[in-house]
Amino acid sequence: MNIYDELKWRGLINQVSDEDKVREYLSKPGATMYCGFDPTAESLHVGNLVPLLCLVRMKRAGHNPLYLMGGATGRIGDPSGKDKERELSDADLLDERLELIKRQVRRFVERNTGALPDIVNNYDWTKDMTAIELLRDVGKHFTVNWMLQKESVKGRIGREESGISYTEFSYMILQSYDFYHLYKNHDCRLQIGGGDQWGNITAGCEFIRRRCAHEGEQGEAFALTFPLITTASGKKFGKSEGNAVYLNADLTSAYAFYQFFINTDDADVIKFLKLFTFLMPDEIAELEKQVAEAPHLRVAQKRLAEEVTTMIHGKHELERVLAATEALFGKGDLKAIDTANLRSALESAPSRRYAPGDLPDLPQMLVDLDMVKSKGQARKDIQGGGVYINGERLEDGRALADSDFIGGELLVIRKGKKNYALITRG
RNA sequence: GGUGGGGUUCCCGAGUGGCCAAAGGGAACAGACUGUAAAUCUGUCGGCAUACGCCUUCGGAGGUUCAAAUCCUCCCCCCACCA
Repeated sequence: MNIYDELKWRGLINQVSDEDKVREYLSKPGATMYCGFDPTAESLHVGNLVPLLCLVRMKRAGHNPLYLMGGATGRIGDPSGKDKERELSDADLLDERLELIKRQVRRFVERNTGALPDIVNNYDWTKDMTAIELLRDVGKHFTVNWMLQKESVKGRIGREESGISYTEFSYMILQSYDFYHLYKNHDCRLQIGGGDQWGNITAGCEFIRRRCAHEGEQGEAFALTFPLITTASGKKFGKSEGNAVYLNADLTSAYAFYQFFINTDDADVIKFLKLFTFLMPDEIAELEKQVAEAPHLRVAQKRLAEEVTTMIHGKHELERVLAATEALFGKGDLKAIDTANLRSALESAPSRRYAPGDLPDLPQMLVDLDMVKSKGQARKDIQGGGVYINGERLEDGRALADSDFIGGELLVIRKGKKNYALITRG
């Protein structure tokens, strides 16, 4: 199957500038394409998985994907998909984030393709450009009238109380220049990105065409965007309890990461398998059948969680996560598990150690563990029967006793159905 | 620079002197039901306190008043139109 058609089957294609030409471009190995990642946080999150994975899929199909780090564009702020002007982050912070993301991309790509990624940074070719050069050589090819037609700009112009700064307005010009640069230097003819990037990407295609014409050649480049991933209930994909799910294990533990995927709604799981795994049609069809026939076994959710966790954290981590999951959600009695196992099972859950004489009351523990935002809320949750100790619901008003500590040292706290934490005494 | 409209609790959005920790909705969290699903129903939803209650909040700083998110002064920020 042509990689283009595979992407289409996976539901990864939202818009394409020219379907036939892109399919043609991707039909022989060795094509070059890129996708940009701006360092807006210190880690990529599951939402970035779609473009990242797409580049990996390209590599696996024999192409040459380029991973563009937005060292320059990250300094500007992309108006796409935002309804407010962004705060500018300071340069050191951006550089730091960029390094972290670079490392992350390198590890991810190496794990899933066996080869190191080609990473480029747009700061390298923009930092020495003068304002005059930018205005003469790039800006001249854009009419403001045309730029104003872009969704990302229109959305902000129409906003009553936010507007758009000249800086963010210029974002698409920088991004267009990137595309042109890669076109010239890497023979890169395709840019991919999220659905909100359509305007920016096509601006790049336009720019390449015009600039090349200006230089007396004929230039052509293509755009391809992914759909915005939403859940069946219409929410944006990628948040778990209000927090973004990051690919960095320090920010989102492997355990939490796995849990995020295993909790996928039945209505979404097949779609997600297509989007986030390398599984092929026949295998997915089989899983689809199992969801229909025995939804309670949640085979598809398990497979999804396993595949994606392995992809990001590796096989070894997955084993540990599975062990933890079995200990917490399996049938066994928590108290029967030995403390060493319990400890490793909960390794990635929030935890806290207190000196024996220094044990606070339970509401305070919940606050310390970040499970609730205030002691008042903690008390309400306890009153409402939402807190469990070692798997048993805590009666309101009951204080902790020595016998609650497994092996004299461990206390497993659960809030709600599935939020675990570990207290160690000693 | 001018004119007009704005800045309210996580978000949207009411509130124009006391009855306001502030309507309503959304999000979120918890409970029941389940399959670590969805839908539904219930409760909570500024902080502290078992509780009486205390404290902090309505862009910022002052002021009027027994009493201010609401009135006055100055300042900051945003938007629209005009220049």
